[in-house]
Amino acid sequence: MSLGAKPAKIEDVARAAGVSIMSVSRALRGVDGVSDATRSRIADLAAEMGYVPSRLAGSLAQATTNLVCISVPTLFDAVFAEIIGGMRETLSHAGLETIIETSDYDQSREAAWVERMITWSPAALVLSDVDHTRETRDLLRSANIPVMELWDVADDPIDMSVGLDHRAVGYEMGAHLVCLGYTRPAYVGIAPGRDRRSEKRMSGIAEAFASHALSLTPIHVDAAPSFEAGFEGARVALAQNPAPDVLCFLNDHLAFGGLMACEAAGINVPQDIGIAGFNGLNITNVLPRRLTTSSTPRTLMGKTAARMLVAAVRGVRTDRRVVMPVTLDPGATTLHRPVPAD
Amino acid sequence: MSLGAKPAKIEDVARAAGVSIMSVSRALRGVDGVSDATRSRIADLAAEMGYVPSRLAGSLAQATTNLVCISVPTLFDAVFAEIIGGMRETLSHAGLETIIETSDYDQSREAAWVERMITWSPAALVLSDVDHTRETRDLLRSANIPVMELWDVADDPIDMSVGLDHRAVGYEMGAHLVCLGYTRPAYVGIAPGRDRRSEKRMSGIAEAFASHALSLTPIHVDAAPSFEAGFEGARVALAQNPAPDVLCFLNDHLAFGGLMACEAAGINVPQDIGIAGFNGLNITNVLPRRLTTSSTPRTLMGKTAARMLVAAVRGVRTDRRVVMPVTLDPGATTLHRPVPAD
DNA sequence: GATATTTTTGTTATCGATAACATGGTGGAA
DNA sequence: TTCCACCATGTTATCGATAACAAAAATATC
Repeated sequence: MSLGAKPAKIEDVARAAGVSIMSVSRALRGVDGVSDATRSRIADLAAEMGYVPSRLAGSLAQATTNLVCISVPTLFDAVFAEIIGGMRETLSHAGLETIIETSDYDQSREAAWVERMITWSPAALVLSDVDHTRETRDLLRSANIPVMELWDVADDPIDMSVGLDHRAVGYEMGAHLVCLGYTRPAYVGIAPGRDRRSEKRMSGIAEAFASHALSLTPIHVDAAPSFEAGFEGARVALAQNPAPDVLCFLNDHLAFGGLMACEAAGINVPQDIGIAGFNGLNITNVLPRRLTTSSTPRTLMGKTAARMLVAAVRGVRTDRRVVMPVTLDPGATTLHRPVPAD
Repeated sequence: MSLGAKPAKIEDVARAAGVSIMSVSRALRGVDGVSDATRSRIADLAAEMGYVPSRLAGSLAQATTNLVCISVPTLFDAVFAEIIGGMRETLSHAGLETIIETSDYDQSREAAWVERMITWSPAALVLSDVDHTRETRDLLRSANIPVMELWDVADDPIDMSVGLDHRAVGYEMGAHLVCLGYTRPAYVGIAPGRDRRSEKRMSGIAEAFASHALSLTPIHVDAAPSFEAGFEGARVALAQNPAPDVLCFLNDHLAFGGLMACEAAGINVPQDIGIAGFNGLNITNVLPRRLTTSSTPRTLMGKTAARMLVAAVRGVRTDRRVVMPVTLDPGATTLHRPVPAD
């Protein structure tokens, strides 16, 4: 196509090739019913003319698109980037295109986005977490397209759900810490209401300690989840009286910030205080001592979800709920406490 | 809309309201030419019927979409997540939807993606970096839609370009290190060919040292840019003979890995060796000593690019090339060397 | 060589909206 | 009252493709 010329439409190609537009449509889509000779002639001509088919028109006629719309809370958290990475590969192999949105943990923003996306007749929709407005749930249920809820597993999924049992993960870590002999745990997270999954894990940890009549001190930093938030939260925690003997963090990033805060305060980890994170992010691989954390299978989760979606798009229904396994990594930022002297 | 019922079309709403479909179209789009009474009656009815307009049809009729397609090398690098974050806000205010792709630093993958995206008649396209295949450039030039090249500034942009002068940034850092008295610099990056921007910065650093007859040792780790790559690269660097007196890293993540490697090896930073990064990522805020680095304005870059795009979409042309400022942060992982004894 | 069958190609209706133009009603100026 | 302007609404053509059906050409069968 020469500069400034109007883009070629299917009709132009048809005329140039001396065939009907249906033949062009069939030839270029690889659909049966065109002789090899005509097909290659049309293909050459189309390439030469710089013909670009309009998906708008095509999708309208076919009443479907190959769009998969994905909403995640944030891209700043490597976790969601990894989940998306895992999904994308599988989806693109299946010829599906991805549209990504960040909701910033805001339900109403997510709801507005879902309404907009529905207007594109997407092949499927992916939401993170399982808390959605009533309207969103109703809209999606009636839209009759595959919907995947990720990261947490819904008790009653809109459609399908792949994720972790955050409460159980928290409980497992809590039980581990109890077992090590910690008695004054604190949890460092961000302002409540934003990250519900963090709260679930916290309640799991609290429950484990509670069953030994020990209570968990919650500490909320009013900031986005970040290294700094962990640093700040740890400082607050260390200033408490009595001081905690173990700090559980919302995730490894905060835990790293916490480690730095301890170092800055001259407090030795794990001798003086224990530190536990969540996720098993790659930063932990370069630390002088391995972080005590729960490793989550982000990429696998993405792949699993994508496979289920592809199947669903093709009309094959698989499981509705999949709970992914999490591995507790004992690490070296916690240790077996001597029997308390009190 | 009740479950299982066919989704309502504009025609159904029109019939229900006893008006023509044009009135419905006008009413719901907020276009002039409908009385307030009819408009609100139609709006209520549409909401009640769960009517969702088809953008496919709408965009086809209008011959444009509100889609902005963005390609970045990776989402694992916080830098691109921040640039996207900066763009997204401005774009969504302007009513533009974003489609994100990760090219994994692969030109041919980017090229294939551009071809696919063009078929959606997007409002604008955003590419990262400035190296594209000849076909991509031609296709985009002739497609006649706003195109933004980000992160690096192109000498001859396809259309518009906002980014850094990576070579100059490298030179500035190199000159700074020369000035501090370092004489045996090494650069730790990843396998060549993947991240061209890193290579530009390296050549800038090399140039600064070369003008004092000093040469830069390149060290390439065959891995994705990550904490581990920096750790590994630093280990390789430390094993060299003679050992470097300053390590420049591809970015702050690698630099952090390098810091950890030095700590693990019992090498004191900055007494025994200097460390310099790039970007000014937030991890540096929690380190015991500030990292010597060049701070880049990622969010601002995204915002700037988005503003230019929005203007272009509306037919207003602004600058073609914008070079964003970078601040050298001297930090505390490098120091003024005593005059060398040799 | 004539008919049955398959393959290739073309025609018409449709997807769900919007643009451009046409029409009918309302109110104010002359 | 009469005409004009303006606002609200409707009609027709169009956007660029695909589905479903119809016809023509090529091949197979007896």
